[in-house]
Amino acid sequence: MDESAYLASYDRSRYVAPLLSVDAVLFTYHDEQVKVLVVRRSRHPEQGKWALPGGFVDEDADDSLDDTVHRKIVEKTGVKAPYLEQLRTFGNSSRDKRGWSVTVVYTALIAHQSCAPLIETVSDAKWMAVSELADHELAFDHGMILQAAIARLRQKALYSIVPAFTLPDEFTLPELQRVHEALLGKPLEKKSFRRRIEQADLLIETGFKQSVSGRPATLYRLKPGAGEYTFLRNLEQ
Amino acid sequence: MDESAYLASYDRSRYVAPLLSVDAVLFTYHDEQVKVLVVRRSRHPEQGKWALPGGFVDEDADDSLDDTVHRKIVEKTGVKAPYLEQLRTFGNSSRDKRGWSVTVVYTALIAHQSCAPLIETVSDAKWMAVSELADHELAFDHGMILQAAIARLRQKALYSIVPAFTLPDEFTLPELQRVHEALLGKPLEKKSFRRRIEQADLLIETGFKQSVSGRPATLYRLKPGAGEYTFLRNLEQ
DNA sequence: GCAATAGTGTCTCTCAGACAATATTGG
DNA sequence: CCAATATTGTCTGAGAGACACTATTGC
Repeated sequence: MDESAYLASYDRSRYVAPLLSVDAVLFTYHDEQVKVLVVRRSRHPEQGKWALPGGFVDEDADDSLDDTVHRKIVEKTGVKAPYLEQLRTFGNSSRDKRGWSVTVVYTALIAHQSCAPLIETVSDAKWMAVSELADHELAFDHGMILQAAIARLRQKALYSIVPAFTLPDEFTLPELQRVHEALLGKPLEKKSFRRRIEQADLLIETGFKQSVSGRPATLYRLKPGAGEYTFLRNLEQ
Repeated sequence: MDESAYLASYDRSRYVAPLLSVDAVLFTYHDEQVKVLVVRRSRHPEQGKWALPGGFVDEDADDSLDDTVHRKIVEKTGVKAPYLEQLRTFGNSSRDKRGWSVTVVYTALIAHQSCAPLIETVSDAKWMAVSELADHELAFDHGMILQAAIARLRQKALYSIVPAFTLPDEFTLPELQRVHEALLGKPLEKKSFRRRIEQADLLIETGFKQSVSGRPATLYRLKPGAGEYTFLRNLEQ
């Protein structure tokens, strides 16, 4: 049999594959806190519990897994996340009561303001502060997945400015430093923080902005590709 | 309907999910070269082409995706790989002619000697030098996946001693340096290389060993957990 | 001027790069 | 002793940590 004959006779529905889903850990920064989007499950299993937003591949709508997760995030927030990266895939026989299941998990970052309009009007989605996660039990193994996502983002705070994607397009250096500090759970040296970003030439200056009080801070915008840059030397852990 | 009634009525075979497979990029070091294990496909599709070792989850044999990939590597090499880490999951509608497909890809490292007995006797698996990969077309998108795996391992050579898992249990520092140099494609400073490993206290000294000629090099063994250690500062790229 | 916040100057310390020097083996 | 390889000494420079200092705003 040649390949075209094989393909013509191939019937995918004959094979029972593990359940495959895609989930997103969507982070933002608001009110001095790093937060994560959780949605209430409207269906079985784990009905009523809070869970990570996610779902199944739609073979007609999605050309790739990235498409699937982008689509799911837009469904919940109304906008496309400016930073998206695969975290890891979790697959085993016990994580879903329906049987062997696999979920491809992404980390996404978004500015709070850009999705506030939609999130605030719905009751089945909300931002949960990372610091209060321990108080809530999530569906499936999503609590553990969330911990893995936080650990990875925390690492990125040490050697990149990826956390900037949790802020609006235009942001100040003190704001960015506060995001990093919230992730790392400790204060950072202002001078070191600014110096390395300045030397790496990752930002474009724009205008000005008043804080609540004191000297106004310079507003910056990320240069294209700034999210891919990694510093040669980490901040101290 | 409560959850147990839902689960009792749930029939997984009603849902057609994307094809799900697991693939491994298994690296080793031999004859001054970093090499990758490729296997010849015995079946359609892409019959006869070289591909990454991999396969499907066996829901009875495997409790997790890690189990699946471990099992597949043992099938091909006869032994369990001492280092295994998820690389990334690739999923889209075009990578497999059978339709929407997803593959969870792992990077694994193993000593050449530990699997030589089996590999050398079979004709459907062989080590391919990373440097000659451009000359061979691989099945599916495995060529691109391989490039991603190499890029990641190359990065790890800059901030970890993970490449040590391509060597036998006992190895010398000059040997390890040669692995890193092969990955990075350039010579490294002997002193810097040794100093950082010594300071991080990652190795245990054992006995001695003769090289082809000259002063014999000290043999070391990895301390438990040495693969997870990351240096704060990268080697220069 | 004062409080509050943004931003700078500058010293120290760690650690990678460079490369010369020394050590240990087999012939 | 010589060739070959392993291992160490040590100087330089980049860049993070520490912390004091200056700048700019609203009141």
